[in-house]
Amino acid sequence: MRTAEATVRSDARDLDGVAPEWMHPLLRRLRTLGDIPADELSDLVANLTGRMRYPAGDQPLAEPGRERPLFILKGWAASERRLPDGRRQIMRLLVPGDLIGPAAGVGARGLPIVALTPLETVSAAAAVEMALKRPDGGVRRALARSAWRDEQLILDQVRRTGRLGGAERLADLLVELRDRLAQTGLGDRRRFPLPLTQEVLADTLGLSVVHVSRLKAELKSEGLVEWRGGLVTLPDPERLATLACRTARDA
Amino acid sequence: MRTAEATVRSDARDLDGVAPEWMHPLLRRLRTLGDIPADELSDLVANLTGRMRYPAGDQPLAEPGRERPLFILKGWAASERRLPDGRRQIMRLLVPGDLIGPAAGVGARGLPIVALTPLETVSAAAAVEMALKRPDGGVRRALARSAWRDEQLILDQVRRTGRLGGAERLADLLVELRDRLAQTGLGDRRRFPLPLTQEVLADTLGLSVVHVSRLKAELKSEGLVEWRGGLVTLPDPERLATLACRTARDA
DNA sequence: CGTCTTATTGACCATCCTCAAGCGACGTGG
DNA sequence: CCACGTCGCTTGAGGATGGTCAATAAGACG
Repeated sequence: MRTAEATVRSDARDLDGVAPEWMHPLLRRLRTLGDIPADELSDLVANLTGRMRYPAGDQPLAEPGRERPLFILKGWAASERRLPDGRRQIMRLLVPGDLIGPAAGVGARGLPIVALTPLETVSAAAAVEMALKRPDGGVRRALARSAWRDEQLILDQVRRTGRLGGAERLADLLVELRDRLAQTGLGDRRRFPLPLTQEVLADTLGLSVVHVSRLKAELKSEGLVEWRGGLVTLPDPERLATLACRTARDA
Repeated sequence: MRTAEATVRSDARDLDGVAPEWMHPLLRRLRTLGDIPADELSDLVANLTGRMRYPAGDQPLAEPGRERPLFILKGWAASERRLPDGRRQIMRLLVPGDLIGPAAGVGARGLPIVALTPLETVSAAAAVEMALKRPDGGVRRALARSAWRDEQLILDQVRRTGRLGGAERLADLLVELRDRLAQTGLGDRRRFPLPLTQEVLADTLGLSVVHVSRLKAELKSEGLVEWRGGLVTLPDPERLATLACRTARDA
């Protein structure tokens, strides 16, 4: 036990030192998902190519090269669907480390993807290839778990919009985002960045912008969140998770 | 062209005569999805075994043999999720021809499945095996398309609960169910069976029972649906599809 | 320092929920 | 056969939640 743990931690340190900094959130996320052995991981690091940048508002997957899967390195995106009258429903928010495109899970393929902030991506082709070549490898495991998690996220979204009230919805989304960002090292149990406008939050939660503003004020006044300048703090994760109708262990 | 069409139709007639009646909805659905060649189809017919019955309220996939995928032959089911306080959100309604269990799409695996009416199922193991053995066969194609459709259905569910109002939600669900049932031959463009209580509809749409009752009355009074004894008629599919914020071709 | 976007606030209205009562179909037991 | 539940559906009344509109404030950015 002690040796295994020590090995993993040393791998982690090594790679964080060796891999360029722009890979860190992605690598951290993949390791969290798949327990990828060191040789596979360095293989992946060597083959991560095809970096791209998109300005906010762009649609990375509406391009000619649409068929190729991408990892998000930096920035936020969303997969959305529009009604004829202009209303928008965001199916899923996409954060660094998330996979979008053909190989991805529900809600991140087959729908328009839009960059919510300036976005940096890298081709996921290398990872998909590795998964095919080694059906029992760590990368394969990571991608499979990623797809599984994507499904859960969509089901969570149905739960939110279908059966939760406004404050519950917002609380639930905050808890979800905290968890997802913590997996990439971009946040921890109590703090994370949230560079989204309230219009985006509203279209995710199925509420109006005005109401989201009021709900935010409500949560703040109850001491459940602090919200200064794109950075969210959760002073009492347990209480927030309870409000979101989650089980205690989601805190 | 003419020969191909004639061949398909003759296959269909043959199998409807040869296959036992309980297979018809399932076979019709699989053929709709995958254009399965005659030899593959008769192969499948010969290997469809493991029929089971469940009373309404039972949880077919909460059993010890939980891992095995099933086709629904007859009756309706739902995959649901419950909140700590007892509220229920139905993620997806399951109709004859649908696949549930490990090989199935989003919303029909990893969640409790409950029989909404008396349910008849058959093991889907034979079909899954055939899909593995013939990666370019019709059964494989049918299962892949089925999984794709399942994803779309969950995304539709997010759209419904997130961005549609009450009447729109109900109209949208009716149009969806009509389409799905038409694929099994259990209904056509204007009529289909709907053996669900309004509580089930409410938990699917994210509304209260009382409100569903009122919405139903509203649609009836506008001449958009008739609703007698578990049988729904849509006198004006186009207008209903428009109300549901769907494109014209969904009518 | 203007201009544009985003966030907040108030007032009013629509939607939807809850509670409660009543009704009808159906099944069960006397 | 009828009395009596139970279950599902409907209806009314009143209240909570959330939406719309409009005005204002607060940032962001050139």
